[in-house]
Amino acid sequence: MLSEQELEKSPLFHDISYQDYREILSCFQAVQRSFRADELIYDFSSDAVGVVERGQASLIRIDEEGVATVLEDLGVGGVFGKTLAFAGSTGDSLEVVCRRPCDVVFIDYTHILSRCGHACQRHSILVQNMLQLMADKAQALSRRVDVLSRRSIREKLLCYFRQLSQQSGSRTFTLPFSLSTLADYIATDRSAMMRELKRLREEGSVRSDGRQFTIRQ
Amino acid sequence: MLSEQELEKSPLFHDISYQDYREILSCFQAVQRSFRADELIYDFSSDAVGVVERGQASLIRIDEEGVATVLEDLGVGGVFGKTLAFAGSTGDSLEVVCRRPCDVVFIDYTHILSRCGHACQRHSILVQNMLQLMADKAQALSRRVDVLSRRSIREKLLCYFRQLSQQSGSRTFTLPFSLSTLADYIATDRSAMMRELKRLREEGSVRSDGRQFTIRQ
DNA sequence: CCCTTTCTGTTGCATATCCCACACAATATG
DNA sequence: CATATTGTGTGGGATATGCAACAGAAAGGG
Repeated sequence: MLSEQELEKSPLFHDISYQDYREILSCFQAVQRSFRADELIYDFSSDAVGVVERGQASLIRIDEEGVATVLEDLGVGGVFGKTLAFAGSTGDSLEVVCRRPCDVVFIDYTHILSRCGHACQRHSILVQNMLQLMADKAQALSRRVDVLSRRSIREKLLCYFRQLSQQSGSRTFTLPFSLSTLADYIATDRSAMMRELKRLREEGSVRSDGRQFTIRQ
Repeated sequence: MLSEQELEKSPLFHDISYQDYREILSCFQAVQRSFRADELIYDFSSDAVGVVERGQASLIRIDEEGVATVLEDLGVGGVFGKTLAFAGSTGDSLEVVCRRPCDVVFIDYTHILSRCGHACQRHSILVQNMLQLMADKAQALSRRVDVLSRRSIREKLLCYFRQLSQQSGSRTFTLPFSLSTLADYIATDRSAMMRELKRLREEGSVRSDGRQFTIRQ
């Protein structure tokens, strides 16, 4: 259960009064839980939809050989769930894992999509907030596809850097994760990526200091 | 403007009466248009959101060198728009192009997200439908990321085939596009993909006749 | 504080992938 | 019907990428 101060920062319950928030939790059988780092948050076995209210989590895929790949980075407002994305068509398993201490709300998706008789005003705002979160999610996934659809490591890096630059509104920006994770994010070998990064630095296309990067133009 | 029969098949106006549908069009300043094959539907210059009501379209990216890549396949219920996905951070341009004759509804996104005083009942259902469409879109994008994040052509192909198999509910399925486009879809060289496909056939992992494929297991 | 773990940076080598080029089939177009 | 366009299938050669391995830096944990 959130405090009144925390509620104001909540992406899912944005513009909903504390009174309504409490009623929604019970009416929708919503559950709120906190997680510590590295804890398993969700294993795609239930139909529930989860929303990250605080902290940071990752959606990872583990294939038959045990190789893990980060599919999504879930910050505040991040949404996940079997019915929303990554149905997990293949034999490999999916998990949402806590990175930094998290608060997560779980709601049954059918509750959101079914038109209920009572509580309709609250319901409608909740759906609207949910729509906003899904739009953000689609944005994030699109950016990922944009990067991954490039045909070389070099193009992938430049595309991703341009995205970060655009988001920060500056030619200089900070990577949201380590270089090792970056290699994973753009789905390539780490050493090959380092080699390409070196080339970009030598050419002067990119300057970097730790996780801080600056691109030319 | 849709006929009453067509309205029933509409994903965006699902469960909305013909009377309400007409009022929504005027109240939201929604515009409906038809397109012929190869016509340009949207160029990401306006803030409008488009929904494919009938037909088929593609969202393509054209980079500085003029190379086109299909980023999304938009069937009935497909949603696109600057604010929803593919903001187009980089220097290359984005377009939605008609594949098969299309009907498309355009609505200003701010109209959907702003809580209006009047027409609230209609509005609420429309938002709910929109949420469903966005969830479907996120699903599709996730599947794409799942494929693209594989590290070899072989794994990409198998992952995609398993998805199609799952969707069709059978080990046999039909590709939704040509092999050339498939190479584009999984972001690899066509000849390299053909070579890998040959290997898969020789091993017996895959059987194919034209665009019809069958996978083992 | 030491010790463990993760991250960074680099290299040699094998090969998967790309690029170019060609021939033929299938399909559209007038 | 002739002709253009697109799709399929294949190959040789160049190279970008992956793999394995190592060493030092940085960060975390008791």
